Amino acid sequence: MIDYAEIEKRWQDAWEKEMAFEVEPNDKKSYLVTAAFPYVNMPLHIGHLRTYATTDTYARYLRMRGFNVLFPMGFHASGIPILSIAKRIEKSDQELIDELKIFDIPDEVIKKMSDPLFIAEYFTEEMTRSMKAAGFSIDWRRKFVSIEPTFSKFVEWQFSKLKEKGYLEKGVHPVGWCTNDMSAIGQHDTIHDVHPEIEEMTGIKFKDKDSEIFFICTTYRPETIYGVTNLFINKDAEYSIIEIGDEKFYVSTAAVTPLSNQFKLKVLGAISAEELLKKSAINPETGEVVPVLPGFFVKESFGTGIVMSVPAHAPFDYVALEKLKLEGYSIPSAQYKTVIKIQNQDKGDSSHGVDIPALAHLEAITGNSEKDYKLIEEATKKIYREEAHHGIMLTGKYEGKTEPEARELIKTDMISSGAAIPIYIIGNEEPVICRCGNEVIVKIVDQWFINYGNKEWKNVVREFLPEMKIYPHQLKGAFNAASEWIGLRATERSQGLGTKFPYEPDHIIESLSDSTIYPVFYAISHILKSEKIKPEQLKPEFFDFVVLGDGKIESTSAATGIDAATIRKCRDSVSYWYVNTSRHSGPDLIYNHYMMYIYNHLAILPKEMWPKQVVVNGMVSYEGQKMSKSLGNVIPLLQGIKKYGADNIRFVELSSADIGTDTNFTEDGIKSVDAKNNILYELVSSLDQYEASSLSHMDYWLYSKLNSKIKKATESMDQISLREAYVEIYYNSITEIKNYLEKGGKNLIVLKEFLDDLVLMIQPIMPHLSEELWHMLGNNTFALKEKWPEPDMKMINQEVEKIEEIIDDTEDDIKTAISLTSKTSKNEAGKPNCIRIIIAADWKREAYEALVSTKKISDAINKVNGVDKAILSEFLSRFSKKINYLEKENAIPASKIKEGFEEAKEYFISKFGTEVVIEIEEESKSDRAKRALPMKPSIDVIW
RNA sequence: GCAGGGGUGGCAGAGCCUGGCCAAAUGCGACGGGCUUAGGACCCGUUCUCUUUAGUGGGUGCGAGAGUUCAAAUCUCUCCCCCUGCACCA
Repeated sequence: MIDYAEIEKRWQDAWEKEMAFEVEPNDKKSYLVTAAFPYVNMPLHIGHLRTYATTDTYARYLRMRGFNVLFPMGFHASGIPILSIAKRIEKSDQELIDELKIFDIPDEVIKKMSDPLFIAEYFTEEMTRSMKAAGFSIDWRRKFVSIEPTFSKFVEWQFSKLKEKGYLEKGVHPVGWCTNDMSAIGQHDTIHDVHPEIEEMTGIKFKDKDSEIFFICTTYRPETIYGVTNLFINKDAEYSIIEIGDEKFYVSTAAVTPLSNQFKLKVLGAISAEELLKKSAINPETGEVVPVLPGFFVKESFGTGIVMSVPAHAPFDYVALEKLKLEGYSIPSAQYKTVIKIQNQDKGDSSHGVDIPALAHLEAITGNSEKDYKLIEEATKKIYREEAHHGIMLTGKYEGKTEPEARELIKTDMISSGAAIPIYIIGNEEPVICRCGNEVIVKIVDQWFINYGNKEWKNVVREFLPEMKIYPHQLKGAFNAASEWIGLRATERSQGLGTKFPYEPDHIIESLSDSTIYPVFYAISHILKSEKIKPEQLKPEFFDFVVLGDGKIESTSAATGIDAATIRKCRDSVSYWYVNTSRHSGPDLIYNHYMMYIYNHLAILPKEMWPKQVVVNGMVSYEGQKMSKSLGNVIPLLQGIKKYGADNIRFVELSSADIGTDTNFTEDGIKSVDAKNNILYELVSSLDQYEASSLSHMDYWLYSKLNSKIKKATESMDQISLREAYVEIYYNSITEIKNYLEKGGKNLIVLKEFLDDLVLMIQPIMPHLSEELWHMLGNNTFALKEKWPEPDMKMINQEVEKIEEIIDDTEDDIKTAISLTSKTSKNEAGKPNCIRIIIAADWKREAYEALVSTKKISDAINKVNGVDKAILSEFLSRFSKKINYLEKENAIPASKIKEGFEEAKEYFISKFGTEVVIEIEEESKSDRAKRALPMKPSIDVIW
């Protein structure tokens, strides 16, 4: 049994002593490999391992390929979550405390977590320990946390560059808001971590026929304005008259507060629902006068508490009118106005119209029960979907346009003409509650944005994107789509940890915006630390020179008070390291971090520093289930390593799925790797029982396999297809060694070489075991410092591999033959006396090749000399059916094939327990001899 | 809704870009056998279906349907279904 913990400890200590990962510029080519730094609000679990292990494996591989590789790591603490944890700890939030306990965090530590800086520090240390335990080849001297003052200086510089380029803009934006906390609310700030979904609706102004006051109706579907038959209000609600700008509106009293966060408004007075119901209103688009009626479904707190009624296209409106009819109300004469038709694609343009099809079955419904409500909601969804998909406008100025097109056009028209205003609502089904207990509403705030929608900027990105390598390649589409889609991005926040926003001193920089070009900082972070550079010395001139090469070293030194040699060193470090880069993360970062990463690089840095390659790895599930705190299946990384071994976890997570797809972590997977590791371990420790000898067929075969394996694996590693590479390197190798030994292979030289290379090639993924085996094989160097094996193309011998394949196939065939012949009565028991393996005569291969090239039997016959034409024709005619797609085979001489079989003879004898004769067709007396095919010997089982 | 990615054997999951060597890798499961006091682990074999008292053979088959082709899991089109993201959240 392998003692993983012991091996891991020993080699980690050895690497540390050797300072194996602390790298500085030298004359080798550089490679900077970075992974998105983790957010320090929870310990790492085995799911997090995948990204970092992928990065580490790749870094270790590149190192063996001769690059000077830097793999640095930092930690992210900017933003709100840490702050909100601190607040929750202060309030002794039990839910959170239970979560923390999953990770074995002691009570006294939890108590201290009311201090946000303590949280950041604690988890930074915790994660560092975890990563070391996982064996990552990180240069820890460069570690920093995103809230450190020196880093903040870098971020400030980054923002000054964005401002200079004109990419920073001020504007308004709707956010989730708590009127109690007076702050913006995100997912982390709500009870049960609900994300407040902000939806835009259109508030259409219907003027009161008899006054200058407007009814303001909130709707998702402004294009149905042409089908409005009346307005609905809630007859039991209170209404107010408000003033926005110089216009006055009726809205429900419940809507006043939410609206006041979106508009500057004044409350002028109250008005009863009763009073409103006496009124009628003017449709701003058609000029029609419509009545105001009570709608049973109208919620006073939703939107403005007033809706427009479009019974032909809205089931709720339809049912409400039917209800009123029953209750004796006088309802509009034109009860249904169809304004959208469904275009049925299958049947061409047979406009079977919309005689309210989805409404028909709602006839009998009153809307009084829960069940009715559900039914109507269903119908609403159905109609929305149908019409959005196939709807064509029947009327209005956008007649003939599709419904979604018309919706946008009408909305824009009405808003620009002043007939409507955008109104935002929280779109969640259930109210979203802030942790303070208040309901979250929408507020429109004035703030700074980074405008990723800037046309020139986008063009540069669009042009550059094809040059950047993206792994896996399936994500190219997503990257393109994301880069087109990203637009205005809010870039300051009123609370949280991080760098102060330079142009709004009370605010901080939004937490993803501070982490875009930060990998540059790794090049200098350790120098700033060792030279004890103070934050205030890091003036813009410093970064201008060090990062961009702008300015002069003397003036930079004068401006900052940093000595010229240090500045020089920083500059050299940046220009050395920031050329070949590979950036790694999970798929969740494509639409945010990766976009900001790319855009900011292109905006600020010179072209040679632009991203070269990004690698996105899939997620990890546990025993087929999503890992989550609620399922209780989150395994903290440190616990996992202790239990399963770092190498095993690394191997299972990286090799059981392709890079881009999710991987399933299972204990079975661990067990199986452990078993195979033990096989390797035992083989290596018992190598002294073998000795050197001259090369046999199996030796050539194993050499051939080894070298084609190296070639294939190298190609896969270059494409970051870790799974493909390690199936080849690891699983296939073990099978091959078994096969080799079984078939009589026993050559020490060959085995040793095979194992040496195998052990080196598993170094990137299972570094500890690799070092251990490497030493057991008698080597005194570090495996991680060795060269990745190079394939010796001369040793790749397709003939030898083909012969081995023939031998394998023949073994199967013999089995079948024995089982079939043993059914004969006279052979009921026992084993056959003898098995003859008869290899096809050379002329057959010749004839076959001729047929493959001529594709015509008669031509092939003429091409072959010295064989009776009748026999040739009989032989070749069996291929006539497939003549057009015969595969070319290697024309291996019968004598060569025979040699291979001769060597495997012992194996066959032991397998079948009988005499085995190997012969070539011509020399065989068996009447089955003529059945031999070029790549398929004939078999004669003699009983 | 919009955008991106998918649908493969009992399950998981390769293959698809670059059509034929694909009844389709690999792992798990199941079944039979070995080892063992027994279990686990491990080893060997079988695992769509039909045929064959001698193998290298046939059928069906990769979400559904249609097409291109001598040939389609792989290319094209249509449809159905699933997953992910849609922003102030790291």
